[in-house]
This record gives sequence, structure tokens and C-alpha cells, in this order.
Amino acid sequence: MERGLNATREADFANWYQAVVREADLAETSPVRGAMIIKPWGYGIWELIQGELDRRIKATGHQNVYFPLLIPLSFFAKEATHVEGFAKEMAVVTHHRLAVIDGQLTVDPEAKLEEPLVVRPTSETIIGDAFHRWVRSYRDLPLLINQWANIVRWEMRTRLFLRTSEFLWQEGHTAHADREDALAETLRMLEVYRDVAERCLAMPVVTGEKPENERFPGADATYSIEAMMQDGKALQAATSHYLGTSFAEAQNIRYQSETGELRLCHTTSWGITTRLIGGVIMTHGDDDGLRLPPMIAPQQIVIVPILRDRPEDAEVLAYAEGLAAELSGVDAFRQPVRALVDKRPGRSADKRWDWVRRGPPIIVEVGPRDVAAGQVTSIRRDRLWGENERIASTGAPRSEFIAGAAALLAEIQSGLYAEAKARLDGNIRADIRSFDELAAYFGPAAEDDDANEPFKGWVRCTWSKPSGAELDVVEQRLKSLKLTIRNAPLVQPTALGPCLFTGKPGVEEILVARAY
RNA sequence: CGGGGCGUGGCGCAGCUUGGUAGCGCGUCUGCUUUGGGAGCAGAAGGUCCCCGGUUCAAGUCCGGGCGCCCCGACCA
Repeated sequence: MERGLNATREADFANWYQAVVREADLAETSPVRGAMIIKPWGYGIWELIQGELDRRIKATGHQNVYFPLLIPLSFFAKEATHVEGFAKEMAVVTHHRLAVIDGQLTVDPEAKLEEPLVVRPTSETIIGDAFHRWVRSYRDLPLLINQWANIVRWEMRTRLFLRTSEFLWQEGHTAHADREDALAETLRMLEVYRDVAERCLAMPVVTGEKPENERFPGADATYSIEAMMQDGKALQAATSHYLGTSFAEAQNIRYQSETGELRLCHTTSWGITTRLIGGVIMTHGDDDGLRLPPMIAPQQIVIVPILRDRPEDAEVLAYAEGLAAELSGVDAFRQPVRALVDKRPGRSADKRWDWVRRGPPIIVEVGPRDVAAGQVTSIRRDRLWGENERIASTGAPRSEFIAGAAALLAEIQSGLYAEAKARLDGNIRADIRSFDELAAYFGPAAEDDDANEPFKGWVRCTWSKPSGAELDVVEQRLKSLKLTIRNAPLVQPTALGPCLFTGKPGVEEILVARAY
């Protein structure tokens, strides 16, 4: 059976991932090392994710703003932990002009900036500077803002969508009167992320708190949503941080309380990035290419007219366009159905495979026979293969297809979620009680570059939640198995066994996994 | 930034060990045929063999130095 890709998940997951990105026409590498070109189909997915999330961000009382790309270097000196975390990956602007010297276009040495500017790796510092001016009284709180932006983090090793030097994201920044309110905000936005991931991306996640060593630089607490990819690895799909008063202290963000005292604000920040698209690929993709959840598919129903250079072509095309127009009048997920007629020249079979790789949920083929019978022949991308290793197609009367389109899209959306949810739930082992058992399950760290390791899921186990040097020891032991602590799930059991690492009384359960 | 692998028409690759006219598959273009599940035949276009230097009568091939990509590690969303 010929598949849509010449790479499989089974044989080489990393190679398969790259093949999907390329063949689904999502993105490509650029002349700039580590930075990607997001192509229309990939950017269309991002725009839909943005739309869903932006609506929720506003519904929870936040307003959008825009802060500068370039941040004075001195701003980063204010919060020690924060600088430490980002110092090694910052792009720095030092000059403001070019000049032709000896016939060479070069940086003008005469045009050196007095203070270097860094390209934002995140905006806590420059937004905090504004918060300092914006917050005067308890009446100004909570201050709830968000920005959609690009950021740069100079990465050593990049992979399209998953880790690039420049990426797109949303960063929310808020200031609150007290810890309780700020912590509630942190968890509220974590829940928004869970909802978008699960409802829109059909990507089930586990919400939880990151261990101390995995916190955002400068944060008091970091929460994440973690998703399981088809190779069993975890992907941190979003983070939400309770920053305590450390940024408020560093940047003097204070307010006068009702009783007249000057108090420090408690701040939060939270973000999701274009990495989510990588998560969608690795959650739903198959050996024929991408499979898109309908809610984030730039086109939900792609209609391929079967044109044969015959007089009836005009009729077929008209039928296809009429179908698309009528589908656009149908609502799915409270929005008009996105339907496209692929009028490009070429054989319909080639065009069909092109769309299989790109992953719209429904592909319709319309030929003279459909026109004559007043019917629609459709393929479900989530159930591509039928009997006899042939692509499965279904015929239905045109009116019936249109009437059922929204329900079919909803069914595909929930079906993809259910499939991913079963994989997540079915691959978290909770029966491992000792480090030896953990080592036995994950096996020795691969000493060679075997790209095709057997599937390993996650382990949910109990630990004593050590900190400092004791935590370092745990981290190192896990590292020997190429494992990391993903998070401590928010939903915890009432009774706990002993710590897997130390045998001490357990404090909480954590998820341990290999990760992106 | 360390270890390994790889850079050859748009894409995927062979050729390199043992130097001697640049190849294959897919795609593209033209024509004819075909026509509802990845078409057939015939013809055509398309390559500074990543870059710079060296050895040689002769370098895709050998040597040196760069750059880029991929995998593993360190770092990270």
C-alpha cells in the first residue's frame, strides 16, 4: 500500500516529523539559522489557534497591548535569576547604522549604541517597567494585559516549530494585590490553555506544577500543560507562572492599599507558542501526513473537482463551487464551515494525495457521476483506509451531506481527541515503586544514536518533593535515564506511598518522562 | 559548543573505496493516448557536484580549512 509519506513514525520518528512539516507544506527552514518560514497552511493553523485563545483571553478580562521588540540591556540586570536564565540565549543590538567601508557594506563603527538593546526573549522586564508607572492604587488592580508577539532565543539546536530561534507567541502579564489573587490568575490561565489544547487542538494534556528546578527563571511557581506525543515523549505545551513579588521588587511595582500602606504587587505571566503546531503534528499525524482537528484546519472541507478536459467539466466545476458556497453557509463550532474548491490544474488523484498530506478533515471529490446523481463522494482524513487497502470513500446525497457536515466535523474533532486521550491514559504507568523498576522500564540510556527506540510512555510516581542539593541528585539520577520530571499533576490522590527516590514519606505524585 | 552522519537538477538518492565525458527515481515542460482511486508512450528542459584553497596532465571522487543541515549530548518553550 502506497502511503502519503516516504517516512514512517515507526521507523524514524524524527525523520517522519520533518517529512510531515515538508509534505504538508507547513513551514521550511530559512536563510537565517534556526529561524523558520511559516507557510500559508501552517500560518493558517496558527491564526485559528490565535483566534480561539484570543477570544478566551479577552473573555477572562484581559486586554491586548504591544510592547517594543528591543529592550534596554540594563532592564535585565534588575532581576538576578531572570538574567541568569536568559543570558546565554539573547540576541543583542549594538549599532544603529551600516556604512560602506572599503567597498564592503558593514556595521558602522561610528554608530555604536550607548546602551545595547536586546531582542526580547520574553517581556517581563519591559512590561514590569510600565506596570511600575501604571500601578498606583489598589483601584488599578488587577492589571490584566496580553500581547501577541515574536521573540528570539538563540537556540543551539533547532527543530521546526518545536524549537526555533525566533518564534511567535502570546504572553500575558498581570499584576495583583495579593498572592491569592495572583495564584488564582495563574491557575485560571492554565485552565484556559488546557481548554484550548483539548477542545480546539484535540490534544489531551495533564495540568500540573513544575518542580523547582524546571521553573521559569525568576518565578515562585510554574505550572504547565503536558501532552504525550506518538513516540511517548512529553511536550510542554504551555506554561503559566506565579512570579510572587520578585519582579515587583526588582522593578518597584507597588500600590497603595485601602488602608494607605504601600504594598508590593504579585505578578503573573503565561504563554503559548507556535510550538503547539509541532504538538498537533506529533499528536495527530499519521504515515500519510498531517491530520488536522477541524477546529484548527484552515480548510475543513476541500473539494477536488474531477476535470477531464471534457465539455461536462464546466458543469462539474459549477457543482463543486455551489457545494462550497452552500457549505460556507453552514455553521460548525459556531463559525461558517471553511470549504475550498481546488481548481488547480492537474490530475485529481495527485491533488487528492496532496490534500491527504496536508490533512483537512474532509476531502470531497466531485465528478460527472456525482453531478448526475446529485450526490457527494467524501473521504474522512481520520479514517482514510478502508477495505482492501484502498482509500475509503462514502457517497451521500448532496443535501444530506450538507446537512450532516457540521455533525461530521464535530465527530472527527471528538474522534481525534478520543484517540489521543486513549493513548495518553493508556501509557501512564502508575505501578512503578522503585528507581530500579524505573530504570528497568526505560532501559539504560541509549549509548548509541539509535533513532528507533521502542515506545515508552510516562511514569506517575510518588516523591518527597526535595529541594536544593537533594533535588539535584534526583535530577541527575533521572537524567541518566534521559528522563525529566514533567509536572506534579493538580489532581492528586488522597493517600501516598513512599518516595520512589529516597524512601521517605511521599509528598505528591509526579509525572516522569522523556521530553521534547 | 562536544561526538557522529550528511551536503550531487525542484524533491529523494547513486557515483567517491580504486581520480578519466554528471547518473537514477519522482517531479516539471511538449506531444499523442488515457480518464473517478498516485496513468502510458515518445521527446525535452534543468546541475558553479555546499564554499575556499591544495595535490594532480586531470578532482563530485584525494588532502586542508570553512559554512550549512540531520542525529546524540549540554541548554531550552
